[in-house]
Amino acid sequence: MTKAIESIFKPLWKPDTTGIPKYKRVLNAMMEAIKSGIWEPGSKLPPEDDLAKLTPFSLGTVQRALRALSAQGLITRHHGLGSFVTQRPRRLENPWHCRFLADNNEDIVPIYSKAIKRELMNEYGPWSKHLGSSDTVVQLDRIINVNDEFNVYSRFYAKAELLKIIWELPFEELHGANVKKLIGTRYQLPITEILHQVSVKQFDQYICKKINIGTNSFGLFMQAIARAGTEFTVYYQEFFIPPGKRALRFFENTPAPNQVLE
Amino acid sequence: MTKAIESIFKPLWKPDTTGIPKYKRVLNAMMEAIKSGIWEPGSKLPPEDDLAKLTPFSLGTVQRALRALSAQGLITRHHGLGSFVTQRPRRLENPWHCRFLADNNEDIVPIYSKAIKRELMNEYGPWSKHLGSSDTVVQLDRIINVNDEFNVYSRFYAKAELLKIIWELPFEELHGANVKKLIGTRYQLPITEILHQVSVKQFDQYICKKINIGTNSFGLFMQAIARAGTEFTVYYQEFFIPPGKRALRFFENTPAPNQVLE
DNA sequence: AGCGATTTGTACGTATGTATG
DNA sequence: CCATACATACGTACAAATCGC
Repeated sequence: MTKAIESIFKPLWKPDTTGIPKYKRVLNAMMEAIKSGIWEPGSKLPPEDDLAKLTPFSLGTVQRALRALSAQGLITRHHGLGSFVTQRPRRLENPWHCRFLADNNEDIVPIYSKAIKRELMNEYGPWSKHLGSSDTVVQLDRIINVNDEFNVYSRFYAKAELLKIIWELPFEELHGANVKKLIGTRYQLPITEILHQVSVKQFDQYICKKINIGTNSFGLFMQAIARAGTEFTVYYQEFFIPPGKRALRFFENTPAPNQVLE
Repeated sequence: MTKAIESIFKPLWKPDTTGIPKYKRVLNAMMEAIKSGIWEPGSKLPPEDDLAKLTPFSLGTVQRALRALSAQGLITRHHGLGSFVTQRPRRLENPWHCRFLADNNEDIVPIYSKAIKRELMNEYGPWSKHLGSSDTVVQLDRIINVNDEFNVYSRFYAKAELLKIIWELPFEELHGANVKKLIGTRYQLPITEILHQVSVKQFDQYICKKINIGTNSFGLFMQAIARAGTEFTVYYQEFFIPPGKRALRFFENTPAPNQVLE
C-alpha cells in the first residue's frame, strides 16, 4: 500500500530535465495515480505533510498541487478532515455524463446494473425515429440499482449489425458492465455528443413491477441519444426513474484537454 | 485614473469583520472594478508589486488573487508583459442549455417569461449551498409560458451585490427578457459551465396555483447552477415543470475552456 | 462540554527563475 | 545586456475545522 504510493512520487526525486514546474509534476503524478486506480475513488489521501515528505519539495508546493487538483474536481478537500479522491464521470473515457448525486451534492452514488433481457427486433418502435426503421435492432433491458436505494429500468437500442457485441457476448457478461464503456473499448466509435431529454410520465405496469414501485406511478422518463458526428446515431436509450429519490445531475462540461502534461 | 484605482482598494485597509480571506477580498475588489468598468476590457493592470503596495497585504496574497482571476477568465496574464482585462471573456453563447422540444423532436418551442416577484433575502435557504450563506441574495421569480401550452415556474437566485442589475433595473424591464443574456451583455462575467440537476417531486400549493395545475401535483424539478471557472457560482436557479407535457432536451454547448485551473 | 491531536486553509517575506521588449 | 513583470518555490507561522477522548 505505502509501497505503491511511494512509487508514485519516485520520479519526482530524479532531477528535472523538462523544466516543468514542481507543483505541476506533483499534480501530474497524483493525477496519474488516480487515473490508473492506485488511489480509488472515495479513498483518503495522505495528509499534506506526509505527501510533502514523500516528495523533495516544500509543503506549499504540494499544497498548490492539491489545490489545483481540487479545482479540477479530481479530489475533494475538507478542512480538518482530509483530501479524498472524487469520482466524476470523465467524458472522454466514460460516456455517462449524468449520475445520481450523493447528499453532499458533490459526489455521485454507486450504481450496479443487471441485464435482464436481450432481443432482436424488426418492428417499428420509438427507437425507429432515431436509429432508422429499416434494420434489425438489438434491445437490451437492464435494471440499474442505485446505491441500494432504488432501481432504474433501462432500455438500450442499437442497430444489431453495428454493435454485434451486444448480442454476441455471453449474456452473463452484460451484467454489471457499463455497456457504453464496452462499446468504447471494443469499437473505435467516437461518440461526439449525447443528447438527453427528460419528461415526467406514468410508467406502465411491467416497468413498475420490475423496479418495485406502485402500479401506475409517475416518474422521470429520460431518453439519451448518442451520436457520432451530428448525423449518425450510435444508440438510443430509455430510462425509467422512480420519483422523489435522488437528483440526477448532468455533467455537460468537457474537462480541459491539456492540463495533464506540460 | 490612479485615483479611481486607489479607491478600489480603499476598503481593504479597513480591518476585516467578515472573515473572508484576504486573497478573496482582493479578488472581489478587482472583480467589482472590472465589472463596473473602472478597468476596461483590454486595459493593462498595474504590476503585481504595485498592486501589493496598494493593499495592506503581501505580494503572494495578491498573486493568488490574480491567479484566480485568470482562472475565471476575467484577466489574462503574460509572462514578462503584464496582466490585462480580458477582451471578450469566454462564455457560453447561449446560456439556455435546455429547451422544450416541438413534436418533430427537432425544433424547439417558443417561450415567454413574465417576472412576478423580486426580493432581497438574508435567510438561509436551498440557494445557500451554492451561493454561500453569508451575503444578501436577490431572488427573482418568473412564470415562463411555453408555447401557450403550459407554464413553468422559475426561481432565480444570485448574490445581490454581484448582480446589482437584477434589483436595480425597473421591474417592468425584467419581463420577457432573458436574464442570463442581460447578465452577459451588462457584466464581464464569463459563465463557463452550467450544471443541471433534475428530479421528480411534489410541488407546493403556491407553485401549483401560480402555474395553474392541480394542487399537490408531482412534476419535474430542475436546478441549474451557473459557474465562472469551476469554483465560483454566478447564479442558482430552480424550475418547476408540470408533468407530461413536452420533453425537455439538454444541449451540450461546450465552451472548451483552455484556462489553467486554480 | 472541553481539550488535544490531526489536518487543511491562509498568509507572510524572501529568493530566484524566466519571458518580454 | 538591462529593466520590467510575471512565475515558481521555500520555510514558517498561525487560524480554523473536525474528530475522538
